[in-house]
Amino acid sequence: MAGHTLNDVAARAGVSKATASRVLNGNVSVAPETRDRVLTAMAELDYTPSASARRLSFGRTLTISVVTTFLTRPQAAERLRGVDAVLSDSEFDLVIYNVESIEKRDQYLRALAVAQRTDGLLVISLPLRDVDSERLASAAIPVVVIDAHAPAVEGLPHVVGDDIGGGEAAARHLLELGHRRIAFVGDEFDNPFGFTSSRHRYIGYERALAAAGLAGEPQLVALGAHSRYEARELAGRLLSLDGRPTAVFAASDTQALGVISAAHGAGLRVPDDLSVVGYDDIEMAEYLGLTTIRQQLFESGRLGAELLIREIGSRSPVPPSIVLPPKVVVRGTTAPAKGG
Amino acid sequence: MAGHTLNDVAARAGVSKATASRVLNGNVSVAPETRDRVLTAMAELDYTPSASARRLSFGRTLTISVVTTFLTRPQAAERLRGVDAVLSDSEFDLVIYNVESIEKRDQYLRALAVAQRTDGLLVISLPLRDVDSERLASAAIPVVVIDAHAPAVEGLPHVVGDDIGGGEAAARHLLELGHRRIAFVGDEFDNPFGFTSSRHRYIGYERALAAAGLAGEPQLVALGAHSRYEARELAGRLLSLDGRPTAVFAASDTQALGVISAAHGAGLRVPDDLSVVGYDDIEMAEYLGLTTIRQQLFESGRLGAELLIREIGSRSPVPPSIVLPPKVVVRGTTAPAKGG
DNA sequence: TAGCGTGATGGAACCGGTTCCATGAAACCG
DNA sequence: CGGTTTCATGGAACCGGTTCCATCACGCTA
Repeated sequence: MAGHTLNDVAARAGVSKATASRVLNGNVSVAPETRDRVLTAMAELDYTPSASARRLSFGRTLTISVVTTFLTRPQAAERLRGVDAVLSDSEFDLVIYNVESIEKRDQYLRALAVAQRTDGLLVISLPLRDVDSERLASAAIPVVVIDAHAPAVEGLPHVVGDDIGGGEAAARHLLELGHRRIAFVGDEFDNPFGFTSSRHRYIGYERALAAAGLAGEPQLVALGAHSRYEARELAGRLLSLDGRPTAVFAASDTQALGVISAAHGAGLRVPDDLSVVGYDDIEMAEYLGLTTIRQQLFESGRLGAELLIREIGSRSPVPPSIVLPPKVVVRGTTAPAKGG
Repeated sequence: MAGHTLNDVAARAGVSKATASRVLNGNVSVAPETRDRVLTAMAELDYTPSASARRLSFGRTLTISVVTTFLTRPQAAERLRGVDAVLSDSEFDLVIYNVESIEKRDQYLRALAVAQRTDGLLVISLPLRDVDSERLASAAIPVVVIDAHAPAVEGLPHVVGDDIGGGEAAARHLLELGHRRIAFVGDEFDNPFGFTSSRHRYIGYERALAAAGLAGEPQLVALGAHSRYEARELAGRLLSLDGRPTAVFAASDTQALGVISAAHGAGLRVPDDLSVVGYDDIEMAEYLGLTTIRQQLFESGRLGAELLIREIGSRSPVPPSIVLPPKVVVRGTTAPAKGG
């Protein structure tokens, strides 16, 4: 049985608990011969130190907590991989709090942002209200936010994808192909959780259009719930307009799929009759050959975790901000505008 | 600052630490008036108990660890959701150890299956060698295995999908549609990690064929690495056979996609000229209308976590075994055999 | 050779809770 | 009304480590 304590080890090796502890931690000086005796005793007893005891006297929890919705938003899993890649080589354990409702989010954020419980908090893909951000910014432990754009996130260390830049790049790609009537399909700007990515991608889209000297055409912008079916509906209406768009930028791949299916329903070929750009580069995008914007998901997790560990070491006076540029992945759903 | 301890609370409330602790835990009797004083003091000091201290004196870590590859095998994330659903309503925290290499797996399994560190261990979608299972079965803490079929898993509490039954159901579905030349595309039976699902699905497939009085035809069985591209290669060869199959059962949806793409490459229409059944029901399957076999992923996580908590309460003499029946999801890639 | 610095080690306090045991007061019994 | 049970509470030990401080032996230098 593994019920042995450091006391047992010390007794068996004929040394004091203090010395045994020194051997365990390996840093301070212990006579080589003594060290061997202790190590032997540990091996013989199949000793494992108690994590709880160590944490208590160490005064740190050696734990990093992640609050996320990694289950409902698949991208979060990839971000988590990046986090894990950093933590598995560190002394920290990774504790997960999954959030699938707004109440849970509030509950966790409140309970966790407290020393005694974890050494650092990583909030991934959860939109924060200003009050949340403020509370987190003044929390006893460092908090790093990954992929959330609430205004007040400025007060917290964060890693975000450049949604505006991404939207701009998507629209520019279409413009460069000669398209002039470019529609946008995205989420309702007000949504219960408060996700802002769709709005930001829209801003980028509009900016690129403006830079190309095109006035915004409100009838080319269709917003609705975040689902493929809803997007198909919306796109169906866009495609039956008089001056129908020759290209659509969808705020997510999921919605882009809906757009494509609306195009097929309307007898249009993609990309010949309609170009479509998505966002996210989900797994399906590669399979279907969807042109899309890829975020650096793994990187965001990795950088966020590194940032957090650094902040745990010593908190920076001004919260660092890392913005990851997204990348246009050109596949088969975009083509030059006809007769452009 | 949240640097207050139970001592501070006790002092402020004018009671002893013992009484304050009793209030904190709420179980034993404390005079209502005293309780109020203590609660007030806690609120005023914004007191949070130290998790480490509590764990130490409690003698339990209040932690459940999950070892999995949730990042490379997306299904694991859904299983994790089931686990989380149970744990978030319990006193346990969920600690994740992600495994992307065999060495890591061994390292974690060895380090974790030890009291001092966690109260229970959940191993998800990791094939175990017999030595591993044996070691885990005699570990100091309860271990529950989800989705792993190593023979010795019998010695451990486990939750598994019925891969044999699933394979059988898939083949039977095709048989009922009148198909007689049914091919199988799956993983090499020997693979580095030791996954056995493909082999079991094959066994079920063969069993259904035998029950229908069909002899196994070795040339209709194609095995290779687990990838869409490899599956396309393999299927390409199958489809150029003299007596080419009219249906293919693929051991995974990923491979089914490869099969479909081979069919298109060979100028065959699905399902008119070739029926295809996959396995897993990944997200893409619904979008593409793939007929497939769905495992109860969320359920497996939920049941596994419940089982583990029960085992932590008191270990059952004979390890419980839960087998979840998979379900045939009929969509658009299967059709009656022509002239069947 | 005396004086002092250095390195290895032990004793004890401490981290912040939980819980056993003892105490004293109040309530209940015959 | 005395004796006993019950209940609220405090004191102290304990969970299993870490670390400060003191001690002691040794070797170096003057």
